[in-house]
Amino acid sequence: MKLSNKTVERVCRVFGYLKVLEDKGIAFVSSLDLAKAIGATESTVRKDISILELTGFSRKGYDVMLLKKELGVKLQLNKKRKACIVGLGRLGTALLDYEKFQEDGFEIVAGFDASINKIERINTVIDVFAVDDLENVVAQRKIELGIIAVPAQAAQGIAYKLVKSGVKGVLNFSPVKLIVPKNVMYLDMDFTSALRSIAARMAVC
Amino acid sequence: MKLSNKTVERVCRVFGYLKVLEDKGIAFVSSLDLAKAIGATESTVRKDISILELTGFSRKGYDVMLLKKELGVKLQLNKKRKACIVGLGRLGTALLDYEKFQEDGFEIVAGFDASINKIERINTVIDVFAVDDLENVVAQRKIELGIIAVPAQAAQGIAYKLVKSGVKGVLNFSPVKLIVPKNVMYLDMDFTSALRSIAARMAVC
DNA sequence: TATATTTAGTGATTTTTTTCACTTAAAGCT
DNA sequence: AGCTTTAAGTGAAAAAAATCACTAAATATA
Repeated sequence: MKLSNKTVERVCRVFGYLKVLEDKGIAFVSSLDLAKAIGATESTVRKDISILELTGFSRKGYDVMLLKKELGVKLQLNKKRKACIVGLGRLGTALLDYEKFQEDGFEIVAGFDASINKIERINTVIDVFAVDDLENVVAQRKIELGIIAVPAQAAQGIAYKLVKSGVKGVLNFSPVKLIVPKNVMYLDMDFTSALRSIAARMAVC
Repeated sequence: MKLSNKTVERVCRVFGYLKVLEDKGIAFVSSLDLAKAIGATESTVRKDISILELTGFSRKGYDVMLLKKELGVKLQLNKKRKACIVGLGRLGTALLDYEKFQEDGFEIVAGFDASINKIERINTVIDVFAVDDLENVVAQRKIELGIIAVPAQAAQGIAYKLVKSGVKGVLNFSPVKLIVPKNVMYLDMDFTSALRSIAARMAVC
């Protein structure tokens, strides 16, 4: 079972949509419906699911609850994951209390910032620390995921500290590409770059 | 000159890195340096640049200022673009004042929210409006880009209004895939899905 | 029960994207 | 000037991803 990143991303989206369907009480869903919901084609969805060695039912589609459960098992999407946010600027603090993360099994168990003043002013239920404590806290609390929301010039240093302290996944909101070991999963979320590529496509298309 | 989205995304990243280099006063950069900075290989970078019909210099690399200028022209990255943010929750308000956008030629000229109370409480220099005014304001101010930061169930409706009012690009932070006309450029920034795929890859790899 | 219909499953094919490997140009060095 | 080195440019090859087109299974229908 060799999963490409693209397949992983798509089935994660499928998983999210299955949650919605489950809440609505819908029992079966076709590959076409899934495809529309995640912005793919039906054959791609079917192939993705078959790569994961999961199956549906002829003439009925996929059993929503079953597929969700099976995807959850295969990709461990039901496992609770401890995460932390580094950089408590506007974005960082917004993320601290982003309820969707918690709903989704991501437990934000710590926030870090370089400025002590800022830490004192932040109003949240989540424990916040000075960045100097990062390595200790991440190691002690066995935090698996780091969310980087610091300015560009600080990002690589934070990534390094996170990895050193045992983090196995990094979500990077800073606009620079970070270097992390190959066994650490890494994804960029660069707003500026995103807007820029939309604008570029507006210009070109 | 047929540009794939991937090429556009990469050259946008290159553009960002060129800005950094220019600020540092670096005159030339090699494809290898660019590649490292954006997380690609040197041959990919060279191909991307050549697809844009731009060139460098043998044994010297690319002229930082020149390439930045040329990319700016080709992709109209220097053009000021008016944008608005719809949904002024924590994320939306964080985005409202995200200085990086302004630096990058994106002018956030309006914010919208469904809740009148929230609008009154928001502390920003940017004009904020009720969502009912969206179509008028977007059309009047000739806003080209819409940034959607509303809850999932409201997102498609907002996308529709934005497009109807003349927006030509949409950046979507909600966790659902939106349907927009093909001539409208569209990009998803779904945090939950992103975290989920990192977690999934942690499980699988 | 036979037939039609719907939808998943999948090998083959096509398309897209990336990488390789070689050529060429320019600069530096002896 | 001639040789060496460095880095871009590029057609060809390889790899990856997506799509197609068909098969098979299950249900509904006549």
